[in-house]
Amino acid sequence: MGISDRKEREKQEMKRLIIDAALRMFVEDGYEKTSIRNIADKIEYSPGTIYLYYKDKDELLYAVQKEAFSKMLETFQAEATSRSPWKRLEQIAYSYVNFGINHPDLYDLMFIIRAPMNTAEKKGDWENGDDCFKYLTDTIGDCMEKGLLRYTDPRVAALSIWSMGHGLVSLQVRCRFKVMQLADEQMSQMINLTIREFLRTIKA
Amino acid sequence: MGISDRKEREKQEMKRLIIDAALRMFVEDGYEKTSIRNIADKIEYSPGTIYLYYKDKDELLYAVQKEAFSKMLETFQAEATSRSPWKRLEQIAYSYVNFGINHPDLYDLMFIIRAPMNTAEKKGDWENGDDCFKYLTDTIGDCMEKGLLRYTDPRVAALSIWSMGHGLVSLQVRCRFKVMQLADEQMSQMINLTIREFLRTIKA
DNA sequence: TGGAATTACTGAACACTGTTCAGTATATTT
DNA sequence: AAATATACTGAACAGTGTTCAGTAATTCCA
Repeated sequence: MGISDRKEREKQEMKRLIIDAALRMFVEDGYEKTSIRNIADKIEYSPGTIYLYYKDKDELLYAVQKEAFSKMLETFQAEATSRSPWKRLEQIAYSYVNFGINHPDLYDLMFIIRAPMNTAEKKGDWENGDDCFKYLTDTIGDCMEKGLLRYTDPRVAALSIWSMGHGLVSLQVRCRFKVMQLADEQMSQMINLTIREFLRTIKA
Repeated sequence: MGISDRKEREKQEMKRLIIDAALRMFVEDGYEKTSIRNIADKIEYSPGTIYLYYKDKDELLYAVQKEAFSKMLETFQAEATSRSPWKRLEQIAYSYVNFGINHPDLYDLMFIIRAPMNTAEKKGDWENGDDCFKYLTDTIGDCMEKGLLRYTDPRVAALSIWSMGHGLVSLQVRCRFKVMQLADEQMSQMINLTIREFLRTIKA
């Protein structure tokens, strides 16, 4: 049946149109200014139409989050390619933190905002972050196989490295490092220094 | 002048009434459900009245944030009292993470939500977190004086410890550890294990 | 090919949000 | 007692996510 195939294809294209518009608006105008109405305006449809393709805003955000994660994975695949597991781990660390600081609104969607996780909760599992997490855990696995890390449990290693990276990014993008009273430039340097120092301490 | 004194006192009492109501609603009903109208309802005033005491919602949240930080400081002063600098640092670490996980909505206001920082931005500085941060940095200073930490720069030490703690709490309260596919109980254990392991690695 | 059935979309409406402000009621001053 | 100053109200405005009766276009079937 060719017609229902086309219908299905058009439906997927419409979903694409919506999430592409949403993603662009997040990056260009910020998360806060991106409302259902604004997205609808941008793609020249009525607000109601969006609800024919996504059950609610949470579900739309879940789809955009997925998109953001695939962008992060691309970044990892471009910037963390060393054949040495340890160097690759270092590359991931810097890549992660830079991604967060350079794309604060995508980072919000991926790791800070509640909304998309409501959909994950309903679905029963959250798969959007799987590939990026695997990129990290695989590298950690490689490091530990060769005895390059001072951890005994790979899950503790993953939790530590991720939490350190996320802590640095999220406190920075949410302005909490203001308490340290450093100039912007100094603060950036300090963050990089902290990553370097952390990597040094976990190295076997 | 007795009357203007009383007026001033009444004004402060009204501000108290508002932030106390707001703080209670954050804890009891959650941040999301706490609107200006709901706060006004709770204290039995009209919504407009709140704007006679706080310029906008950001300013009100700034005041509530201050309150939350003083609650955290009280927790530190109750739970991190060891005379040994190293043990005190350990106590602060666990105290911080437990506070965040037990009071997620206050933690939001203190370290995650943007709104209160808009007021800090306008004021030019953010003082709400000063006392808690000082509690940490003083203890770090004590540790380093006695050569108990593997850090050379106390600012890097503070940044590292805080970021690790914040990373653990915020990824947990925002459900991102779902990617690890562990049961709730296991996840909590893993977080505690990670703190222990981190403290072990930074100890001289 | 023409009429019926299905599908896609609209936009007004609902209940909510933060915020403003003319109007009122109370308290203070003269 | 009258004039002034203060405190408060609540309707109104522009925005939000979401729903749904109504319309327009498309597809199906006789």
